[in-house]
Amino acid sequence: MDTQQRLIESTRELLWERGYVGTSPKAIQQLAGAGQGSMYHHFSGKAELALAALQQSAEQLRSQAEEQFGGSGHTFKRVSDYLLRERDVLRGCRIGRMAQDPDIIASPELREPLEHTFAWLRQRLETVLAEGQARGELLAGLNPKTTAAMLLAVLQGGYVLARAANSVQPYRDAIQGALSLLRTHVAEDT
Amino acid sequence: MDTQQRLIESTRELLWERGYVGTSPKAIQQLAGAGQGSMYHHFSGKAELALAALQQSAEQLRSQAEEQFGGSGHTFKRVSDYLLRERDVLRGCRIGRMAQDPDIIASPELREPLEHTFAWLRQRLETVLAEGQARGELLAGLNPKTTAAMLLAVLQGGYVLARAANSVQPYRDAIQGALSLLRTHVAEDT
DNA sequence: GTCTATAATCGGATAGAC
DNA sequence: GTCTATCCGATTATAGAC
Repeated sequence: MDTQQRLIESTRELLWERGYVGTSPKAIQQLAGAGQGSMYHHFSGKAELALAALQQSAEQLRSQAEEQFGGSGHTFKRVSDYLLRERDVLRGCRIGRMAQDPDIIASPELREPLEHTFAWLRQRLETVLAEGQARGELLAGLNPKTTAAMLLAVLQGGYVLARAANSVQPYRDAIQGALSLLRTHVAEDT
Repeated sequence: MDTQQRLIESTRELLWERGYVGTSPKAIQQLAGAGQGSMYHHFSGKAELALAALQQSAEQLRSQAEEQFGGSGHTFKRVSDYLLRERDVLRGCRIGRMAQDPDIIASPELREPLEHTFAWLRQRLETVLAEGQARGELLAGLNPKTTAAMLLAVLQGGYVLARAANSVQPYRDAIQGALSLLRTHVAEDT
């Protein structure tokens, strides 16, 4: 991995761990094993580095989600596979985490990857649910759009509850609660 | 309001807006209109101020929640009143927000108000749901504990989605999605 | 491309006068 | 109780040598 990519990787880790406000250029350089001059040669500063890091994290998140959404099983299984996928719960979401950072939210450029990522996820999940209804796998009473928004919120909120409790239990309970309710809308359920 | 309380109020606002890492003693002093000496007379430093601020915010949050939970209407109404209560969505939750702050989570003392608040909320909501089942207002198939965890997660996650989108819409959709699903478990529903 | 030097400002506090 | 002075390291760069 070249210096430029190492700087981006270091930024990705530090943004995840410490947030934008809590991440200094110096810390990024040290983690990447690069000097000041090197960093400022490749990037104009902290903001440009963060943008590159967020774009890579967003792309990673989308491609991971597509692994479950694009599956071929029953709609309920595709959704529950996504919700139950192994995650580093106590570390939280690399993208959702940034929503609390005032400097990220205040900058249209830095907020864009967040907005785009969640809009894509919601739309993708909505499509999965709507296709499930069209195939007769899910009851028609379900609203695909609000259900998709709810499921994403349960994930993001689950991270918050888990970190507050320093335990994955509240996260698991929240996912379980959502899946139990969704389960009652599966068609031809005995 | 005396100087000590003004310092706590200022800390509460800045923690909400900027988080712990992003809040400096100097900023607290300026917002409170107090000098350095004054602040360090009343508090040992930033951590002690933050603890006092978090404790007051936690108490406020619990008392506000109790306004809906302690209501006398139908269980579904009490729950939906809580979820639909007017909130400063784009600012987020004063307590949940801190779960992303590494220095808060790393400190058992500072994390305690978060853990306690969400544990109380979950338990309180669980009790409301269980009582609703006992009264025959909610179907027995609902698991009060995981449902309570899910509803709290939807709220906290809704804040995250709203800030990422710079719009309350995803928050509203998520709440709506959760309430629609819960609605199907109300007893004697025509 | 990478290095070192320099710099203005901030962060988080201590000390002692009033 | 509050004020001012002082401190030392961190932050976020810029400049110029190599």
